Amino acid sequence: MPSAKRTKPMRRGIASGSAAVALTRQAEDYLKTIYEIERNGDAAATTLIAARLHIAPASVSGMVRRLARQGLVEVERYRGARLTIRGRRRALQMIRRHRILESYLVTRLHFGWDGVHEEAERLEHAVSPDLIERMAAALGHPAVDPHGAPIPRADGTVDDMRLRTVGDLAVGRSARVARMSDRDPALLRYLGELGIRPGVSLRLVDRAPFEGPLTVAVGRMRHIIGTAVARQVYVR
Amino acid sequence: MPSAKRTKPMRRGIASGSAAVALTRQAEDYLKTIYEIERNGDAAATTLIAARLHIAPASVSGMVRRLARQGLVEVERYRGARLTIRGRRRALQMIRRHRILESYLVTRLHFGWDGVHEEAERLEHAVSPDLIERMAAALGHPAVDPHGAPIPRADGTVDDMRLRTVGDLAVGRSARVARMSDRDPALLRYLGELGIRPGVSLRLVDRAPFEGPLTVAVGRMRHIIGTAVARQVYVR
DNA sequence: CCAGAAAGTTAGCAGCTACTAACTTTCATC
DNA sequence: GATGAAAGTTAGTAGCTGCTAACTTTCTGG
Repeated sequence: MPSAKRTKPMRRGIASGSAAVALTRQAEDYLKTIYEIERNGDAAATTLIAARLHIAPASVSGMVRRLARQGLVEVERYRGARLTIRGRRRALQMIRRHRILESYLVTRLHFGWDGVHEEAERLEHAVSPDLIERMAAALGHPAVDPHGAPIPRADGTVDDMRLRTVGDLAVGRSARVARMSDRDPALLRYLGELGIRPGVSLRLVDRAPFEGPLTVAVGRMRHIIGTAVARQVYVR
Repeated sequence: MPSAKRTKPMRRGIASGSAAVALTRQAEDYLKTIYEIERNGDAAATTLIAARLHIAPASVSGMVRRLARQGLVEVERYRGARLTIRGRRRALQMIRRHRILESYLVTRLHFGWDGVHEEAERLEHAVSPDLIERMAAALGHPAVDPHGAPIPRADGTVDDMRLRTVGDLAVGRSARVARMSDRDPALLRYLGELGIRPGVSLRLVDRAPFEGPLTVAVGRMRHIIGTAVARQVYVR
């Protein structure tokens, strides 16, 4: 079952040119997490990485050091981590895998959009590039996943524009739902019940004072949603 | 990305009733390997496990002890390991996953039958039972995989009868190819070129003396194959 | 039966990834 | 600018999985 080529320590000065080095599941998750945090501009803070991965901050320091040793991140002590070019390439590869997997599972194996995330999360570390490209081809190379998130291209580029959320909408304004987080199945189910999914149009009818709940119109239904929910629904 | 429930040591006296405990990739591979070795009747010898997994015998002793601690194998010191009921169930679950994955990849994603093994080998540790059952359903619950190997049922039973190989055939006898090993892509490609695959009929035309090469007729072609190859092709 | 070979085990080491506890640095606020 | 809180790091521990080296047990063939 292994076909295992011993993965020896195999140190090198410049940490190998570019040919995707074998990384552990964990290392790949760190890279993805750092990528997502970094999208907000700043270096990824230890505590944020720890919180997203549900591990202790102390554990992050160690792993980040290992990633730095492999040339995947740059660290400034007490200041957080940033992906290197190679790190970013790898992070985007994982995200591409994740989103293609989600798309495939939803359209070809009838997974619910609220349940795919977890499955894709495990599979993304096990699939070969060949399999991913076969899935992408079978799907006709989709540009977005079932949650509306853009799928990075095989060459490592993405169109990942920053979108407004329902929470940013001015009262009375309409917008089309573009995307929502895939992380929380319960939230997705809830939104699904309200008819809120990528593609539908909605209008912000009212906003209670002091960061209070919002009233949105979807079709001819009205729903009252909390601000936390409103922040998870991206519109265009 | 983790949705990680901390996997605490969590010791128990009887090692949990039956609800599939989380195992590492390695542990799962050991179970599969032991299962396959045990099919020959004897307890699985340390050296054999080591050879199949391409690791040192010393490493096997340690892992086998851990598997025993978890109630998955029984060990008699210096005598080898045997699967417990739970261990066997788990091994068969992995084999089911592997074979359904191979079937799915070949029929739905156009993988060559010589290349699927490795992909399935990685995926089998990452797929959920739900995904496997969806794939099985999509394929119409096949009984055998693309190499002719029987797919264990979801309830953990298999019809795994011992078959003769081409090497066992008497000169002049015909038989239908039932199955072949999925392990060696080069061998599979070679057999494919000879037109030898599950379902085709062949006849043993001649057998050179002293364990020498065999001449087989496939359709109206004749091929001379070595005994090592002949032992890998199962017939019925 | 007994000696050498083969098989198997233990001991000690290393790297990974996580933990807690204790310490250091940085930040925010007065 | 000092100071306490927050953030981050190090040190030490633990389990997993692999390794090699050295030792023990079992087998095999004279």
